Amino acid sequence: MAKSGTTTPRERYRQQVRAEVKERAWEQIATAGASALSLNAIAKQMGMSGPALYRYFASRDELITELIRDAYSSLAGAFRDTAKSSKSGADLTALAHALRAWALEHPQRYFLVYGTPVPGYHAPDDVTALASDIMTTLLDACAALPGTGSSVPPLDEHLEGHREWAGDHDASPAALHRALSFWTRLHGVLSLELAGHFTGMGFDPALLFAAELDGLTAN
Amino acid sequence: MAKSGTTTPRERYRQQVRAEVKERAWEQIATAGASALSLNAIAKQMGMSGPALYRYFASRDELITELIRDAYSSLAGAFRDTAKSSKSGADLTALAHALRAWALEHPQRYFLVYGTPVPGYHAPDDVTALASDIMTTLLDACAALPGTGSSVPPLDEHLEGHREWAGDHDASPAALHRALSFWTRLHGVLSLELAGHFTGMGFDPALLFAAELDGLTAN
DNA sequence: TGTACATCAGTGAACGCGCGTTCACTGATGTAC
DNA sequence: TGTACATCAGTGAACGCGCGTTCACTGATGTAC
Repeated sequence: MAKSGTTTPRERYRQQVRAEVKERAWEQIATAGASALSLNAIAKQMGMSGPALYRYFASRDELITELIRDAYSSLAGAFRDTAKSSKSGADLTALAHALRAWALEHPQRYFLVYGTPVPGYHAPDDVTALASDIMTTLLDACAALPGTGSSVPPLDEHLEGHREWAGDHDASPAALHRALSFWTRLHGVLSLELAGHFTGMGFDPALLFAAELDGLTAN
Repeated sequence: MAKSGTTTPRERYRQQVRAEVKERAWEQIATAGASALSLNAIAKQMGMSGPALYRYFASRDELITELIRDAYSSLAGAFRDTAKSSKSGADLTALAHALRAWALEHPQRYFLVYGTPVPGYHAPDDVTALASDIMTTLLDACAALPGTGSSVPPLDEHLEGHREWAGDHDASPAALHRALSFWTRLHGVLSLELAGHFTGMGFDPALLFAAELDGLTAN
């Protein structure tokens, strides 16, 4: 029996069950929305009794937080991987396509991250850290771009004085600006596309996405 | 006693109660999210018993649909009013500011319209008609803009052949493109802003919004 | 290799809760003559 | 202006439901000697 590393069989089984619970949870979210998520329903679907799941998750809220964490984590991972395998080490186009692929593959995760916020909810620290991770990867790519000294709108001056969010990144105001536009514009297209606001309109959202991306890399 | 027009006092009272129910519903959505909306809770809050509300709404679903209708309707109204009171009869900047003002004033309505979709839900016809209304107003403004013959990316050619969504509007492909960009870019900023993804970043979202708007009207 | 003990997965019963919704009924408001 | 009837708002009891969660317990799996 393969007893890999320090991981005991019991622990492996534990992780396996946790993973299956999460899978079912995503299915349930896809079917009826995140608010319909129910531990009892998941348990029934897995052929076990409701209370059994409390061996694996302390509460419904913990499960949801875990799903949010995974969602952020998978996007951050996809971003980091893309940045690493890019030629110059940072490629806005590659990041954009990674973002779109991720969003289309996991619409529920996308909405858990970027969708309607739940009024009372505050993400734990490690999740906001993942969010910073994503921004950092994006900033790296923007900073590596051929400098555009041309754009000096009010926003750039403002960003010069308000760059807390960039951490210790030495990106130029223009790069900061570009990162924000990348984020908001692509999110604008993706969010409307995934929410179905383009259905019945006849055009191909992929082309709109591409056009927006063009506007970001060309300028 | 003012007995205005054909409206009977009873009918007026009816509409008054319906209005109050909706107000409480919006408050509840603001406090705990749309999924927490409960007829019983609203009734209690209004000092009546649960079943009483069934005199005013056939079901919880009907209430929600009504809220969605109102949300669309208020945005469509704001847009139409703005277009009418604009000098040239169509002013992208004015529309943009109307959109932002509306979104900031009623974040819950914004998210009911543009937020995470509920998997099973399909809006009734009159609601989708309001959505078309909004697009038409936007298209009018874009068509009235000084023509830009310069932009001929793949998207514009594609839009030439896929303009079902424009109805019988005679807007140029460039205008169609501009309308879509207006919609997606501003939505991108607003949605992230309202969802709180900018909090803690230090910069002023209004300036980012303004910068995006600039990019739309200048080009 | 075998026995004694500890750990832990899963069960079934039970709790309290709030929900949406139906129903038969009371009482107030409006309408017709 | 007054009486008889119809309309309709609101109540309280009741139904069934599924939820999250706790608890005492059984039985299987792993560990120590």
